[in-house]
Amino acid sequence: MRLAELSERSGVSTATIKYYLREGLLAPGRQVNATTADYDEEHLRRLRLVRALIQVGRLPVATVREVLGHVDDESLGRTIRMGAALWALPQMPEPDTEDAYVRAARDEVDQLLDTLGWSNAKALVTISPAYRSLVVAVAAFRRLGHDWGAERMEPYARLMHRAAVLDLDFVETYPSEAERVEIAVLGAVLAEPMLLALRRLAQEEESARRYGFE
Amino acid sequence: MRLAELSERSGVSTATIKYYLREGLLAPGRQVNATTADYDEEHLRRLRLVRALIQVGRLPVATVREVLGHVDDESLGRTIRMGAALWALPQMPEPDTEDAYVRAARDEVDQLLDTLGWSNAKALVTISPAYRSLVVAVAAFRRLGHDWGAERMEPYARLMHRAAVLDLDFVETYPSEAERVEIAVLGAVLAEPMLLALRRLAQEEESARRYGFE
DNA sequence: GCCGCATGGATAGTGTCGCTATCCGACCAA
DNA sequence: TTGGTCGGATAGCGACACTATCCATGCGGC
Repeated sequence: MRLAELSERSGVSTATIKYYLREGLLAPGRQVNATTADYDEEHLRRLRLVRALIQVGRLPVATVREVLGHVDDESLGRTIRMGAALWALPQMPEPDTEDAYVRAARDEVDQLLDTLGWSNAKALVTISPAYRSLVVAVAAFRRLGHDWGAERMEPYARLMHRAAVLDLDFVETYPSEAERVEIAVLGAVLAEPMLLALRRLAQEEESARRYGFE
Repeated sequence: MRLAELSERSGVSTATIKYYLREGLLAPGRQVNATTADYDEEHLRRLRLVRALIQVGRLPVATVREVLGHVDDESLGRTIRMGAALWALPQMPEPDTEDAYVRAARDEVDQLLDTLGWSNAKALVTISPAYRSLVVAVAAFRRLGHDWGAERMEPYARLMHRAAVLDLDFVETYPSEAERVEIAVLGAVLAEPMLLALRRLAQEEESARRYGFE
């Protein structure tokens, strides 16, 4: 498959494919001669993955490179490899630890983890980007005068835990390690807009049930 | 309160506040004389809201202006006003209706809504941005060869419906219409990173339970 | 009153990001 | 031979969220 055909079949312009090659998101094709390179189905598949991560998942190009680097790194063990890939995903900026709202938010989150009995998550507190994001979001609420305390978060946390169980069950249906890592990343990145869209749809449905269309 | 004090108390630089004033995200202060304007607590509150939407919610400046415009528009009725504010939130690009994957995704989503009995949501299908986002995400999965059909989405949809019930219950605890609209927007924008962070934490917890830290 | 610095408004510039347009020499098919 | 296509390199573009500079004003201290 030549560059033009790769472009045709993926719906991505040749200029953009060249850009991805330059950025290292896509392995170079097999060089046939000075003006021809040959691409295969694996290139097409990878290109579609890159597009999905960038366009649907809204990941920055540099992040995609990093995430895929971990996905491809067969020298790592399962947990490390998956963790590395997921933790490379975009993060909230580091919260200001001096900020009183941030400290209060951290306390709330810690209390939530205790209430839920998520002892494993507590052990990851210092390094998990998800913990940090949660703190930033709770701090933002508090700064605006709204009280998203541990007791308000708890029912949401239980719902998301059930979602996580569904996620992991699904990942386990894939036999190979490489597929599992990839599907975990896809689940993290592509399933997020899906979940949020489902929530909005559910809000619209529930709102119409309660108040009609007025 | 002068501009410098507003800057100090909000942690936002004066240059950035001036930028927001120019962009219409913040009402001008009361002009005292040619070189002094006076801002009050309401300005501070609005500024914090703007910052939260931009930094935590990652909304573009233009979108924040549009959303706040609807929030402030007291001429609209409850449902319209809230809907207008929520539908101004960032959307997926319009999916290509010619694309076979998109058509298949649309069928799956329609089937899901039937299965769930979300008849109200079905009535909004042609106009709801959430529906569109869902179709785009499902189409992206299909394009990568993964089958996120209606039956796989259903348990997630039921979880998100329960989240939506919690959301609306919470909104109802606010007495005034203006507060309700604002909290609905905050719930949509700020609670999203929170929910996603809870899901990632839950995945980490569940993963550690199943596989340990290896 | 007068000097000097802070203030607020206007305008132009900056850095990043994700492409996109152009150019060029090599090649291949007619 | 000639015209079109190919892949690689480089420079440019448009959007975005600020940010730096300039300037006339005016207030505060002496």
